[in-house]
Amino acid sequence: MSSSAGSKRVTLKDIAQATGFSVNTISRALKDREDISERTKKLVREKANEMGYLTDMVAASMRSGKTNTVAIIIPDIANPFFSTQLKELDGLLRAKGYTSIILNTDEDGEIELEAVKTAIIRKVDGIIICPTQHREDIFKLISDNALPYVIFARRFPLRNFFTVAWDDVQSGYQATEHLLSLGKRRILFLNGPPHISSSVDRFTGYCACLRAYGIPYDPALVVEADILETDHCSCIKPILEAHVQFDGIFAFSDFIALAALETLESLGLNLPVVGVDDILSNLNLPIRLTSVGADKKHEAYCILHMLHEQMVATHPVTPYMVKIETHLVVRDTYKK
DNA sequence: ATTAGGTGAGGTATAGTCGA
DNA sequence: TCGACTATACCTCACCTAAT
Repeated sequence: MSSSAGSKRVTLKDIAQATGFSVNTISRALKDREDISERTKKLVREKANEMGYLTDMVAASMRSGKTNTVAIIIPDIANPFFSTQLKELDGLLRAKGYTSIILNTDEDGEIELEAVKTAIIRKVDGIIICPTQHREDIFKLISDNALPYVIFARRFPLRNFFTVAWDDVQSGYQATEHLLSLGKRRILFLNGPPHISSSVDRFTGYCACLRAYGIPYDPALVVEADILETDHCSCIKPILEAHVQFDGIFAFSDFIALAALETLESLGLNLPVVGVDDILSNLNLPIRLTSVGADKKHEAYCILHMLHEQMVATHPVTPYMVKIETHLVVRDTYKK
């Protein structure tokens, strides 16, 4: 605890001794309470500053039962989609006086369970989570501990949870429609794993769009890509080796789309690629990629609103879902 | 002697109450 | 109106007591 020999953290008691007031008066003065004179408050604040007083949050939360912290649990901190989302959420939380604790799960259900336990034992006031969708028991743990929570980016279609998620049927439809509008008819879909709702939904959107345009669905054109893979797109190679013909790529995420673009480039192929997440609108990078995005500020606001609603509720609130509208952002690298 | 269970102190901030 | 006193929040740890 001591930063140097003999020194000890300054407490209210120390300020009380130094000023001659009681600990109670010091606490009230620093809290800017009305029943303390301005003269006393000023004196106390100056002394506290001079002595280097910092509030003991552990003691304060012991007293109040609140820690003013919110855990944000995400599957991949290295993915710009999540890091930009984090930035929005952290900013809004800070404005409301909360500190974020970031926990990364690496899409691993066991790590996710540990992350939720960590959040609970650290007595966070709420949890914002993009679930791995490997296990639902974490939500029993959260509800058993009466913790406000919001799921984002993914959804559980068969159960009601507090959820804010993109309309991924729409995003899948929009990405596919863009490629069709370029005259493409054999669209390779590099999808995410099937246990993730956004993979299922984007696939639904992809199929719906093909159907709407009278294009037959070919299962050979839908493959699962590794969503944690960052440097190359190994799933394309076997498709090329199997001589499956395709004239455009719809990737589950911008991460996969960028890897696919690089793979195409290394093979000397010029094909249109569309991703989802629109990470480039939040990153100042000299890269062009057409993508499906959404209003991320609005999304973060919805998440915080839903969380806050549960925090202040005196009666149990029924879980509900907010769907975020998506839109196409055209930034083509493709040359006709 | 060992184990299980109970008790109290320590740490710090703050709400409520009361006297000057 | 101001400030002091008291109780309380609650977790951890050390210590004590009772039961086996």
